[in-house]
Amino acid sequence: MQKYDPKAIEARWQRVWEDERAFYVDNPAPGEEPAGAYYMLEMLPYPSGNLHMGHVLNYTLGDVVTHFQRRNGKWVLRPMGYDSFGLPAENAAIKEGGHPREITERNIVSIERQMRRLGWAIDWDRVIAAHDPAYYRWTQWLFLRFLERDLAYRKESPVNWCPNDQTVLANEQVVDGRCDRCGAEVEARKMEQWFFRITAYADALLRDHELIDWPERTKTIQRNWIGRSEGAELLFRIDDLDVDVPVFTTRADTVFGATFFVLAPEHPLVDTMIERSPNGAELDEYVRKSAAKRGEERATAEEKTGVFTGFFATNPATDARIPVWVADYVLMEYGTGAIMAVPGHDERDGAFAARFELPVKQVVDEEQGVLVGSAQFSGLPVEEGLAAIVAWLGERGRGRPAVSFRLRDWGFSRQRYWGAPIPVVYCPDCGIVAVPDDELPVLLPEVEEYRPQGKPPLASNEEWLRAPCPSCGGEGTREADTMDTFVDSSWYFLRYCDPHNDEAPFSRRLADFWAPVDQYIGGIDHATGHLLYSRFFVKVLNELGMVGFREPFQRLFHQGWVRQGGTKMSKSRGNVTAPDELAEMYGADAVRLYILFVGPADQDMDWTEEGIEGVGRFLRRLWRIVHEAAAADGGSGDGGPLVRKAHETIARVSDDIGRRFVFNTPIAAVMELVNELGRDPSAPGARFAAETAVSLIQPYAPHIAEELWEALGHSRLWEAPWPAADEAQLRRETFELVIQVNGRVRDRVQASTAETEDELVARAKASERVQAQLDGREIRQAIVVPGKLVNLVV
RNA sequence: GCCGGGGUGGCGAAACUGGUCAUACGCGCCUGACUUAAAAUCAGGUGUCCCCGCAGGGGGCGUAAGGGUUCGAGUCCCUUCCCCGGCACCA
Repeated sequence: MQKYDPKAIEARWQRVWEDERAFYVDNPAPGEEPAGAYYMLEMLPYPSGNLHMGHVLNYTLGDVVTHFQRRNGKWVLRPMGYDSFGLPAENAAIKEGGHPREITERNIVSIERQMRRLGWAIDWDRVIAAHDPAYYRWTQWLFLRFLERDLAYRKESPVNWCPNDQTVLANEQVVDGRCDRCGAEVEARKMEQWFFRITAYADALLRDHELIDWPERTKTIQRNWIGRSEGAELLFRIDDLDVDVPVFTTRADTVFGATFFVLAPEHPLVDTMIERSPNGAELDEYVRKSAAKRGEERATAEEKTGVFTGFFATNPATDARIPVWVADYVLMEYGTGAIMAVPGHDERDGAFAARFELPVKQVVDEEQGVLVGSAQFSGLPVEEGLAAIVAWLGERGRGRPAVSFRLRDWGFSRQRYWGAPIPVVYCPDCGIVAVPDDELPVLLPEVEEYRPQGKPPLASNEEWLRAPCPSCGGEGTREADTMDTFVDSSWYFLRYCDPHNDEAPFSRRLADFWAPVDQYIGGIDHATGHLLYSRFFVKVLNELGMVGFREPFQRLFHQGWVRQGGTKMSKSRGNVTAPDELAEMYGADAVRLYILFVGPADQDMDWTEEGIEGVGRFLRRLWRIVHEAAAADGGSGDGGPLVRKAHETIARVSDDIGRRFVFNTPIAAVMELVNELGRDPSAPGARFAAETAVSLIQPYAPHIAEELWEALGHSRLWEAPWPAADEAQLRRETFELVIQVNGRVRDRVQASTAETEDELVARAKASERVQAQLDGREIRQAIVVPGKLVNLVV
């Protein structure tokens, strides 16, 4: 027996797999699509540095599933790619001082080397990278389809501006008022931006949750983010301005209690009011001050602030003239940017009324749950009253049922260099003109300075910027903003299905064959970003007839965070442990095994190298014991304890991976089997037990498994069918009967599975130890759990 | 504040649908074997308190705290405490 030398055998098998193209999968020919396609996918990495243990967890998980499904007869697609555009890669380049393309491509080479070192079963023929013109050509092409359908549009809007990264951020990229990437405080600015009309799909995004098998908490996060509220839109008239101002409310039942009216400082009417109001100057100052405040500051302000505008609105229910205020507790982003204030029944309005001594009117008897002081509606239960009031206001043309969402349209233009150019030309005569499909890709131009300077870097290349209008041929200007990299990652899973297609982003046949993704694995931090955007994209592609499904990811699993010293592991924090170094020290198999053995995969963990020695020890033991069992060959051992243990282990491991989707306990189960085998490697059934252990550990530790499989006289374990537990071998003739008295275990005896309940009870009563416990007391009841226990109640 | 998830040995964690003295598997630690020695390896031990002089065995208490349901609760219900995550002036 040779010494276990992980480095040598890992290199050997990685070469064999590559030579034999073991994990490459061909696309089926038209009409020959087989059943049993399985699409396994993990979120693709940003090539912003090297891999860390979080990646190792993510991709090893996917690898175990890949091997398991392959060996269960599935035709498994398991591709890999790089989210190589965008801020993470660009910031890495800025830090290292090179061109983003050079740095990114260097990182990709390094990451691929690390991935290969860990032995992941990846189809390397399907690799894609967002920054590859052959890829972003189709990102641009898809953008044009959205543009045609008016699902991409441009408008001036207040945006989140990161003063450090010098770019606009999506709402999803602002966390607690700070830039998700660099932590700088985000400012509010008004700019022309590109948006995707994801709000048009808000209902579909909610409804189709029922089509997918996702963690409930992820769906909840998305549901909260979309924030659907049912209510009504009511019109309040401001006579002096001759306008009807709509408000959204979920509490139309309280309209009789609306004693004042509030506009957000950003509300379009406020400008007019500043001009015409006697206290316009004060109003103006207030608006300016709130604009300077960050959202967070506004939200946490202890006291409500506001200014009376001098105008009055008419309550459509009472016809009362109520004062119009401007206050920053009303948000322009939600509803209509204006509210009817009901201080009697809304905490915030109440606080505002108290501060500025505004009238308060009770219109709901909270105890009885009925309306009061609401004219003909008084006495009605709240729900009934609400419906009646909306109907009544509807008849008078002052209201209608309405639904409001928290979700905003997705702003995807970025004033940055490292992204896909947005393929449009601005023409003085024709306006926004799409670059024709056959002129794609609009290549990312070279620029003198790609670092952000406050204006889009692309605009500095004037030669590139000037372009003829595709429509009239006149002089036009290219769009200098680039796309958010979340656009790239909203459809990459479809490109993997057909990665070399140069006539379309992908063929519908191949997309429908492989997708939707059967099992997706990635961080929950993408719940309101990537995971929402991809769903939106697929819904649009479905309507365009490009795919036959409405959801991209059928099953979703979130791996936990790998932390170090309590902080999230990431390149930017510099607290990384290089996986390839660990693989050099302990072997890739040990690293893979350890990251999954250390705890449940969906649970956060604090990274520690303590314990990796333990799985190293296990692998060396496995090596020795399997060799001993192979040499000794103790016979079949059918029906014996070792063979039964092996079958039990098969059943446990298969159920854990296949049904429960847990990955730490199967390792423990195989360890148990090896421990039992190790007690006597020449015992009857030892060979079968050894083969079983090797076969079951293969998804986790594929290199050593192949080597040992050979030592056992076989070849190509990666292609061998997954073992099946034999029911006959699992069946027991005897079992250990647990005897309890009043629920406490007092004895155990061997009993036959054939015995009747009465016989088992008789056995229990016969036990000496039970007799001692009973001490002459009378047995009132006997509970029998067949095959397990008898409980005597005295 | 609201909505999730969780609290089990010195540590990472098992116990999947209430049913094998809870703590599998691994780490750490202790003892022994091998060795000149160490490492490695192998064998054994390792919740806690108490009792029987020892060997060996017996018993009580133990899954954040308290209560409940049940023949039987880590698992179900109620109350409280603590930790983690998401949302939060959303009208």
